[in-house]
Amino acid sequence: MREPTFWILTVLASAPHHGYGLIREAARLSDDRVRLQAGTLYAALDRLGAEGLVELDREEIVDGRARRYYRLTDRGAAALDAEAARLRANAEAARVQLAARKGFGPATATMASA
Amino acid sequence: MREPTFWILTVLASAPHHGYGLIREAARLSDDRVRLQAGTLYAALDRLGAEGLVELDREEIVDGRARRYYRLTDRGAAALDAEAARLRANAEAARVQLAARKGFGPATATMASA
DNA sequence: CCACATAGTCAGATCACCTCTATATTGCAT
DNA sequence: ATGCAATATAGAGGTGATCTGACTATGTGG
Repeated sequence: MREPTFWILTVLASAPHHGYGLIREAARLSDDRVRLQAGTLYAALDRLGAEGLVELDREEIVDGRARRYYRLTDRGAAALDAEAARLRANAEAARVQLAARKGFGPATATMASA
Repeated sequence: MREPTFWILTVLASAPHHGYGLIREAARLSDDRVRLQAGTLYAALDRLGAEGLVELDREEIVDGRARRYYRLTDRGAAALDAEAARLRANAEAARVQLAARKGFGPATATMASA
């Protein structure tokens, strides 16, 4: 799963959102590091809908414009949970490998050869 | 950074490896979850070399065949470190959001699945 | 011959990015 | 009041980066 997709699921995990709100919420949750593009978002929502990870929650009409709210399905929540576990595992693997790198750390020159 | 790229840097973080050894080591480190494809690997090594994140360590001739060893540069280590931090942050954001989802449910609190 | 080890190439698929079209409201300048 | 930009909202289309799968090679060993 690529990052924009991950953030869409992450935002929807707590509550349904419509497209534009989703973009703003992703930026907020990520401390402005993530800027979802509209093209990315709607294509991803279509794809995730086809995969059964998100679904249409409801439609509202605000100021004469439709707002289409999407929600995370149970399968979507499970997929996000699995993805988060994978991210943790990957980050941990990188940490261990970087710790084994020579030239790092204090004067303890014990180079562990795996 | 996509996952295959991440694993190439992660494997190289502890010690130089040649292409084929890198494929096996990525599989081992990831508990066989990651299977680097040759096409992915060599294209990524070229790209990472051009970006200055990995470089040629040495060449060995074993059984009449060349082994080309690659190593992680300091910039590569920094990039991997930053990437790992991002993975941790993303995983944490997903965890918090998923907890909020469950928290809005019934009063009978169920433990999160691992 | 087939499998393993090893390095590499190439076409095709996926998915994100950027840019564009649309529509409605609001605010500001002319 | 008219027009123009900005904000809010949904979506399409082309381009580009990067991964995947299938392939070419070559040498050793069963």
